[in-house]
Amino acid sequence: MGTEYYNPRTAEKKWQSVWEKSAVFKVRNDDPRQKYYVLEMFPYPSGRIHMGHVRNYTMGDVVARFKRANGYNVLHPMGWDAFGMPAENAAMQNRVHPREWTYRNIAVMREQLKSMGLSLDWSREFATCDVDYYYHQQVLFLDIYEKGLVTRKTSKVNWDPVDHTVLANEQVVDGRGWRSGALVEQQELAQWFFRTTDYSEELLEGLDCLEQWPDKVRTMQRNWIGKSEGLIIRWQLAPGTFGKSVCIEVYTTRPDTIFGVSFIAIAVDHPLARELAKTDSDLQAFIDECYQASTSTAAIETAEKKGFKTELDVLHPFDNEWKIPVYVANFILMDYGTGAIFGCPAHDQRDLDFANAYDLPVRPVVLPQDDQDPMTFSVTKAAYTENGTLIHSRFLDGLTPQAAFEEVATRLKKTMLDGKPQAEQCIQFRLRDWGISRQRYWGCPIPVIYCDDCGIVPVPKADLPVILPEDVTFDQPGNPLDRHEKWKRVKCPKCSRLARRETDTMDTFVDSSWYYARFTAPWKKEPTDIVAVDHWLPVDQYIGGIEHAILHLLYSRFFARVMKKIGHVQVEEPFKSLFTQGMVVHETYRNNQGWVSPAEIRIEEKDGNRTATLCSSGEPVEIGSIEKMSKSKRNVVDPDDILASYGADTVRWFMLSDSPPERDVIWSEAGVEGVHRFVQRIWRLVSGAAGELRDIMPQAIYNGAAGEISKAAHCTLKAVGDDFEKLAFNRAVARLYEFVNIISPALQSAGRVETDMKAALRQALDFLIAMIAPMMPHLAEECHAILGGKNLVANLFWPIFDSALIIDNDLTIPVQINGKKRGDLIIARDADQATIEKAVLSLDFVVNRLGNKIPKKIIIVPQRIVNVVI
RNA sequence: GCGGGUGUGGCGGAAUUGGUAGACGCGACGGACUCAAAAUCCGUUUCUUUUUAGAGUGUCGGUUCGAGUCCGACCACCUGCACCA
Repeated sequence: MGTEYYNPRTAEKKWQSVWEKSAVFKVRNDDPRQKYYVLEMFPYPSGRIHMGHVRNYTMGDVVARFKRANGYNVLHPMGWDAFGMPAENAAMQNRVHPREWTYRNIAVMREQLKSMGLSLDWSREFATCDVDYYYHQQVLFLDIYEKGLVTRKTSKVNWDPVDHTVLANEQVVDGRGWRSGALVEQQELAQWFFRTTDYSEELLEGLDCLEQWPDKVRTMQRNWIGKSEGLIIRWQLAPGTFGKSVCIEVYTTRPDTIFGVSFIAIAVDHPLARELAKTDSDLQAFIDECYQASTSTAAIETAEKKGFKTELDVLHPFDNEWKIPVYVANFILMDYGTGAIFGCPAHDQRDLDFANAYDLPVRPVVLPQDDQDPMTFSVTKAAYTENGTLIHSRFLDGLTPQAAFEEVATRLKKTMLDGKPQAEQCIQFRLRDWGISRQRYWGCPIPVIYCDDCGIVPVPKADLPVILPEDVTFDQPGNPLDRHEKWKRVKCPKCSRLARRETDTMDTFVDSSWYYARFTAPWKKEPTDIVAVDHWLPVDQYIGGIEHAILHLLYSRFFARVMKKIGHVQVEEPFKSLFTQGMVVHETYRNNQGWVSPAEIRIEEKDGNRTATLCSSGEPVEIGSIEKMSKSKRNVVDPDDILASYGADTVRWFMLSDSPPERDVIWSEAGVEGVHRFVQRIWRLVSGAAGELRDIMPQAIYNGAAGEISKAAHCTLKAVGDDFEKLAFNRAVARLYEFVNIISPALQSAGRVETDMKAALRQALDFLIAMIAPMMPHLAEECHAILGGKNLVANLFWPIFDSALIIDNDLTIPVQINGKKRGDLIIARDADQATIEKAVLSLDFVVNRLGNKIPKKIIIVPQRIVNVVI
């Protein structure tokens, strides 16, 4: 008999060091085998790995090991997304340098990942805060700058006046800075931008080719890019109302509703509004008020539509007698379209709200298709935005909105205003240029110098890298680089006079926009090795959380295109296949003192009622809802604890079983124990039979009881392989449970069975080991070894499936009567329709049901099903 | 408000894509082993009815010999965007 208890602690350590010593997972770029690149989104080194990492990296590892077993040369690297705010926050709170904090976290997390037994090529590891990595990023920046795809412009930002920094929208809570609690101000600030908008159309069209991306992600990106087609219409100012401007340009997607217009509204930061405010203090006061209110998202959601009526009127493009008032309004965005709209309240909800607030006319011009009377149709509270027929619109009457759109466009393109056509066709995008300037220390310095005489001067490549200074302090708010006078002071590369460095660093999304390319040749003295990058990209399988559906994935797609343009990569789409995995969630517990950690409680179950009590005092604890693991709810389970008590294979198997990978998985103590029992069960079965099967030649048997074992082995092998291809890990797991249930009785009596059965069992075990290996690699090695297997499972090929085994001469097919299953029919596989019909009609249960009636119809789907209709 | 998705036993979920609904796991219950417990092994476990049988995949309707799967309307929950003209 074999060893009773499998000890993952010793076995896993052992195999991890064997793999490392024999360098099985090291990849060569010049390996002749077909390439396969598996990548999981690299982690931020926050301190310790969490269950989300465990799930993500387990899935990627299954794919990597499975592809490797199928003969691919697999690139499966790991690195660290290591720049960012938390390091600086730690520096402020704990007086530790961000660099030290970050590298210490990396060291801890690297060991944690290693204890999971991941098949990674650690020789390619890097962190984005390594000088070597951000040096190459600065090179890329300069190349992109040279191509004119980086610009400097002013934009409105959320400014925290206490911390002296720009805040991202997510960092503004109820109009206040999330750290300082200070009221956030809107400020105009000069910032660096990547010109993502140059690629709006390409980024949109590229989505159509990404067939192996989830539709959800593609839709989200499509909406984010937000293409719309419309018309820019120029409205002439009524004569004498204002000196300088002649007209107001308005962007609209509904020019068909032009006769429903009742006002023009312009943004508070529209040039015309500013001009007017110079001589109108009431307007200036209104603008100031809007500026203060418009920061927080909560405020925007509930904000009333407010407007300020100016002295101006415009003339209707089709009627010189028709004057329309101009408002400055708080809901108009300056950076979309032209920063001005014409309001048609009857057919736009937002315009209707505004019109109702300021008593403006509501004139319906599109009649719903069901035959309403044009004279009685009116709009009061709900704008009508559907299709219909035009009314009250002079020459447009009777047209569809689409035809009216064309008619208005054609006419206005011909009339001229101030030397230009009065309208032009226009395509708008929601996508904005990507602002990358951050007033932070812990990021990649932007390699630019400001000279009073020469202006903006990029740092010459020979002077790169611009290295972050070490001697910085975090005892005051703001950017330490900005007050580091020695580092800031620099000679102008052009005129050698005293100049100053850019003190902003790049958004950390830049770091993660090209790391996948760097992994293909991290040793290279240039950002990429064009041969290596062309060989490996695109990433064949990218795996990560849905939270990156827009920003990271869009920036990476943009960056690939830009890098292609500057000659660093050859692909436009970096990720061929994308998989977004679900979260790890856990029950929550609380008592009158607040949230309680799962480690502090005991759960009992009786007659379907689960109750929780505190371990320490026995006091009852309320069982709450299932939530994403978070520190605040105290429902976090530390992977370290689980790895220590159950081992990596148990955790990995748990992560893959039950829940489909794209959905959330519920972590439960009972579930882990169940998985661990299965690990032990496999070990008991294999080690128990090992003595009998060690010297047996594995072989498929085609008949008898041993034939059943062989059949199950080959069917399972095929199914599990197909499941892995589709990343349907939960199904693979279920099939393996089933398979083990089938072979376990024979295995338990392996000492007493015939030679044929032994040969079949031995092959079944070899298959089992191959199939569990991607998911539970340590257990697989241990089982392989005890069976006397040579080599490492990590180096073995996926077994070959024999289709001859699965074809039976006799089939069992279900027989339905009126669509409800009533029994089975066993019949030859190749039986023809007439034979089947005859056999069915002589079945007892069919005869009984029929009585003396004659069936109306008999549906026979060969090898599938029979349905007798009475 | 707009977009996307999901809905199947006590629970997580299967279902060859229109063909045996509930695989597999968790939990529960029963039995064997044990002085006993744990572990292990063997059963039972959608609901109603004692059985026969019937009902059943969020609700209502439709197509079909046959619907969890397709079509229409609705309900609930999750999620993304949100004054985008």
